[in-house]
Amino acid sequence: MSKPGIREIARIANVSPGTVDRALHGRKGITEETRRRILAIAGSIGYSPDLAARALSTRRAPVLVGVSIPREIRYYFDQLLAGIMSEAGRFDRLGVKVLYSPMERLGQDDVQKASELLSRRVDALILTPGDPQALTPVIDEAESRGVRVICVDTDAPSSRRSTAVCVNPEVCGRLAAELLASYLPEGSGAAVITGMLEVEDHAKKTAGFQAMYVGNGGGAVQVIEAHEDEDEAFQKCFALLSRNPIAGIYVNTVNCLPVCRAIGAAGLAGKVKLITTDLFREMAVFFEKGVIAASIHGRPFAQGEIAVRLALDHLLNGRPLPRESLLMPHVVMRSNLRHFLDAMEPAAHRRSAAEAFGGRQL
Amino acid sequence: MSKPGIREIARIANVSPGTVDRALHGRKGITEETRRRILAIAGSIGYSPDLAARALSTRRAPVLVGVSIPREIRYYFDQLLAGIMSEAGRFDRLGVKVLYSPMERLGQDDVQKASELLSRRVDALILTPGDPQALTPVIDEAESRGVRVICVDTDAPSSRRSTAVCVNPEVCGRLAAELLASYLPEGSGAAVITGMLEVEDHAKKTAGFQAMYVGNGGGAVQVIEAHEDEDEAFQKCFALLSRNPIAGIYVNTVNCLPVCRAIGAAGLAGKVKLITTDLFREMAVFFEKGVIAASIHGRPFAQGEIAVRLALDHLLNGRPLPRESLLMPHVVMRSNLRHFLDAMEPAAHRRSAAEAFGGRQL
DNA sequence: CTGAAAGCGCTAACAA
DNA sequence: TTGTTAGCGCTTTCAG
Repeated sequence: MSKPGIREIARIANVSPGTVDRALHGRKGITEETRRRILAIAGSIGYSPDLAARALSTRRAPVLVGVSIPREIRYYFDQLLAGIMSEAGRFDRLGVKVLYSPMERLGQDDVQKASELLSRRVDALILTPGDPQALTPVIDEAESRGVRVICVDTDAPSSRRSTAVCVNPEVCGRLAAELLASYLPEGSGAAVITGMLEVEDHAKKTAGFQAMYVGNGGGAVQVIEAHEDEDEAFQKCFALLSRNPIAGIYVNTVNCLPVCRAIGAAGLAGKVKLITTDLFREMAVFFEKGVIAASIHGRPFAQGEIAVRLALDHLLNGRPLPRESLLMPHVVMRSNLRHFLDAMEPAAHRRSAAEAFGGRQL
Repeated sequence: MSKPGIREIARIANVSPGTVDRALHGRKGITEETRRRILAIAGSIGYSPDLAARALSTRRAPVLVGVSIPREIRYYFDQLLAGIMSEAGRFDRLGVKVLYSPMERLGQDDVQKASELLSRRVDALILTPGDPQALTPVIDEAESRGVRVICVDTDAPSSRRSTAVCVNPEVCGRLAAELLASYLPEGSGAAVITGMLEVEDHAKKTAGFQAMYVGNGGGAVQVIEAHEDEDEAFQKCFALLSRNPIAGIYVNTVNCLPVCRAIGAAGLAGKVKLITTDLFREMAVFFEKGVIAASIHGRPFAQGEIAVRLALDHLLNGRPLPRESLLMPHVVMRSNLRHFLDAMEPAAHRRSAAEAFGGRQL
């Protein structure tokens, strides 16, 4: 009682396998009527093609997934890449190959890298549009050639990209606000330190924070743009703390270390509550000191997995792509810090690939 | 310039494809010398097998994954099942089939259901051992027949099950404690309402809570076993609140509604901070009223996905199974409540399967 | 418009 | 010990 194949359909329809193939694939050279008949039979017996056989027969080039993401910041994009590779690796039996063409840092060379991958005839393109404006023509060009573009980590919403996989920025901001409010007396003043409000992600996180913070009985919220610059963040933060009665700070971006230092320099460690974003090793000590109360973690590994998963579900199984896929951030606190740090250990430190895999399951 | 195959090696070595096959797979019936020669050639030309062709040739029977999980509590196990089906569905083109044989509720009939699936010759068995003692012989029997057993949601640690996929219970307890402490003045008394301390999951969550709560400056912690009974939980909780200065409660199990009611009945809504476990629709109103401050969510959908993923990675790709896979719980607060509720909508309410899929990505 | 037949690269059963 | 051969399920070319 094996899975029905194309021959079985042919037998029932009393036609040849070739005709069934034509019907199934909408090829020309077949009557509309026989096509319908064959499709009906195929549907009714629950036919589904054997992909291995198809791959063998068409000796079709392997499914190529182009990946163009930054190399820096390592701790973050390493995890994104690991998620991509982990998921892609599950399908290498099916001929799925990844072409990895990283750029040095976000927004740098991305047009060139994407075009290059495109010319290498990839079937799907996973990328982090650091400069959405510049990249939009390339994305649109790719889509018009039938190459599905999946934005990951950051979106290019006005392009024709098929889908985007990001952490839900509004929820990040709201969670930060709700957590912060839980630490502070009602009406406490707070500050958001962000990168640039022109960046959609930064703006949404900030807006989410503001909405939730005041809604939760918090006081005034000051917003500071630090442009991802360490010195600027330190200066502005230190100045802020010496002028204003700030009880809590939410750092929107990865640029939290200077803020930690500024809090320390102002002698407010543990006094001012700090909520940060993502996680890297240097932050651990500030958790232990009680400077960082919690961090809203963007789950880059999961983002990578999901991006590949969506691409392959579409390419291999014909599933439609959602417009976007927003994932829930994790909350990192002292309780679970160790687990997040462990999960970003390089795989080499683990006893086996399986363990590396298992260990990633956050 | 196509990829060299087994015939190419045969041509170079001046032997037949059959011999190359024997050499490559360490089969018997070949001289050690010719084997070495062939392996050398294979290595030097960078041979790698065409897996599609191999799969086609070896025509394995469909991969059967047996699933035996409870039907009740619906909200929870529906999501677990949805995760299982979603992940399995991605592989049905590869001949993966799920045999679903649910029991009415946890620990009921599980031996019978598991044995039944075993006799249906499944390749892997995913189950929730509600009664680990009773199930251990069946699990061991399965494993000795080469059927990989994957415990999900709850473990049978003294059996020979291949792996277990659970939420990390200790982290659940610790997170609850840390969150609770953030709401309360130092030294506040707290209570844990659990099911039965003989259940490993309940014990570990309780222990995690206690360790973290006192470590975080909390006061005394009272532990109450409510045996998953609504009335018992209400009575005990109400009595507790009237006798003791309790500032926060952590409910370890799904049995939180009577606790919410008891808090209300004691006139302490919003005054006593409550941390719960998981999420179902009836809880939403208590979030909105401020009775529930947060809930530690066990991510049943993700657990189901991961269980299937591990099984198939092992079965199809030969990846080793980790001893266990503990996942990080999510923290549900007012900030993100809506997203969790949306994700548990039945798929029928959504516009398309893709959206249902995308929407699950928490 | 439809049928027949030749592979795709590999495995496995049977011959030599 | 080694060679030969017949498929696995599908696509594709060439006849009819």
